Amino acid sequence: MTKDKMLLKKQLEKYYSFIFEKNLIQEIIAVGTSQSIKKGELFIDYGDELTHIPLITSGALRIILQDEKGNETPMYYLEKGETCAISFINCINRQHSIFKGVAEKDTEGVFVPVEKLDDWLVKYKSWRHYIIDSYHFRLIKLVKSVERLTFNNLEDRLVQYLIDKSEIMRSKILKITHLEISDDLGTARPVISRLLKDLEKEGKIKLKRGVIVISNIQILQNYTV
Amino acid sequence: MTKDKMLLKKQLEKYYSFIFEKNLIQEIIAVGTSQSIKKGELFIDYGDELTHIPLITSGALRIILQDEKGNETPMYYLEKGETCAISFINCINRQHSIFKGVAEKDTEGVFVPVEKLDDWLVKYKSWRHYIIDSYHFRLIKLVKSVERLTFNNLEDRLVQYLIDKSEIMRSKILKITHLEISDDLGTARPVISRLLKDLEKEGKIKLKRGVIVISNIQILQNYTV
DNA sequence: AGAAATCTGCAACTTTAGTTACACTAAACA
DNA sequence: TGTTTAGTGTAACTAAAGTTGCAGATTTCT
Repeated sequence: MTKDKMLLKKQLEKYYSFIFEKNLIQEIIAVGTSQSIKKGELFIDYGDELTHIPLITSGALRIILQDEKGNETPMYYLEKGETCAISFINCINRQHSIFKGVAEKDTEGVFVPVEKLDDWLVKYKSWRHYIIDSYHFRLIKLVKSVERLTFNNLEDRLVQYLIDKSEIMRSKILKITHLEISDDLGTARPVISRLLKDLEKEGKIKLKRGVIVISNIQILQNYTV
Repeated sequence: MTKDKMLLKKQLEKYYSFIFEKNLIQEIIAVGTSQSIKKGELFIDYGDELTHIPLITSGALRIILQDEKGNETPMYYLEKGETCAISFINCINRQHSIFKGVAEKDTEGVFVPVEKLDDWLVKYKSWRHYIIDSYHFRLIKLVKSVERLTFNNLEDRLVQYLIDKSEIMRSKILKITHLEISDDLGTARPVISRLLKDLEKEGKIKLKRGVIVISNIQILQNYTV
């Protein structure tokens, strides 16, 4: 076994040995390639051809969508053990990417070529369930987003944004500017500055230039959809 | 073949013969049951046990979600040829329903018991792709919803709501009250009345008591996600 | 160090949406 | 046929969010 494949094996075994059957792991090692993406790097862009699907083994990818006006909407993060459900069908149908993926931290993944995806659905129960679970999980995430957007005001969404970010980064100290936040939430910078200031006055966060420290935010109600 | 099964066969062949293999149709006829729901009737409620998944053959179901505060969010419609993706996993895992389904019109469907769902994934390529496509389709629909909620103002959302309703009902004459609309869009009645009045002044709709006639609404840009 | 770029704070304002209250009218019904 | 009930119109107000413009601070770059 080459050094490359050894690495692959190690990566996979950490998070996917609970998910996939042994034989499937073997197959993935045989055809997969390992790839690592530095923080901030573009992992996939709108219109790119999809020839592989990623199985994330460490780090986090943020998946972003763009509408025809050029507005970008961050949809969700992908973390270890996860894959991009939407890319699955697009990959099989040889379609181009409808989203953009950016590494939120240094990220590693195993890439599986499209040719195998369909075969494995028949061959491996674990693969079948993994793919369907992925879709299911994303569907539920999006349902929650829709609920939040419908019923929560901007302050609540901002708080939720900070919580999500904090969880993904595994840190209460977020290196982020007001402008980045306003872009992500689809609003204007002074609006975010104002709301952040309010949160600071309430003692929930502390603001420094380019940094937000989360000190005392209560988690919003868990949406147990 | 009993009269019941003959009906089932007829129903299925109309919309599913293009989707499913012949053998699968046979199996569905063998284990499925036909059911019809009158307009306005509750098809499934929050917390109901899921033992079957529906394959809609005519009419339309509206799928609604409720958060812990009791707010209801309409998510999407199901029409002929479609199934409820979310219910698939919930059904397999013997979980309870997280949504409510109400017949928007008189609706008919074929119900398939949970036991077969998993087997068929292995056995029938068409079933496999149907289930994954269903998830995919819903995912895309929800992504669009998130985009609209993030970037569109209430008037645009209202217009989109009327268009969607009109398409589902296959009619430009909508029997609906301002209150129903405001509930669906998560806002207050006078707000909707105001916006509808504006649309009427612009000549896009006509208002009568309990009725909205769509006369001249331009379809919003197609979100080609 | 000095200049340029980036980030933040904030005031003043407009627009959009939500709230409250009440009058009026068509439909249901007893 | 009168009396509810449900649906609509609308005014007047409040609240939330978006816009514009600019000052000042911090960082980065040369």
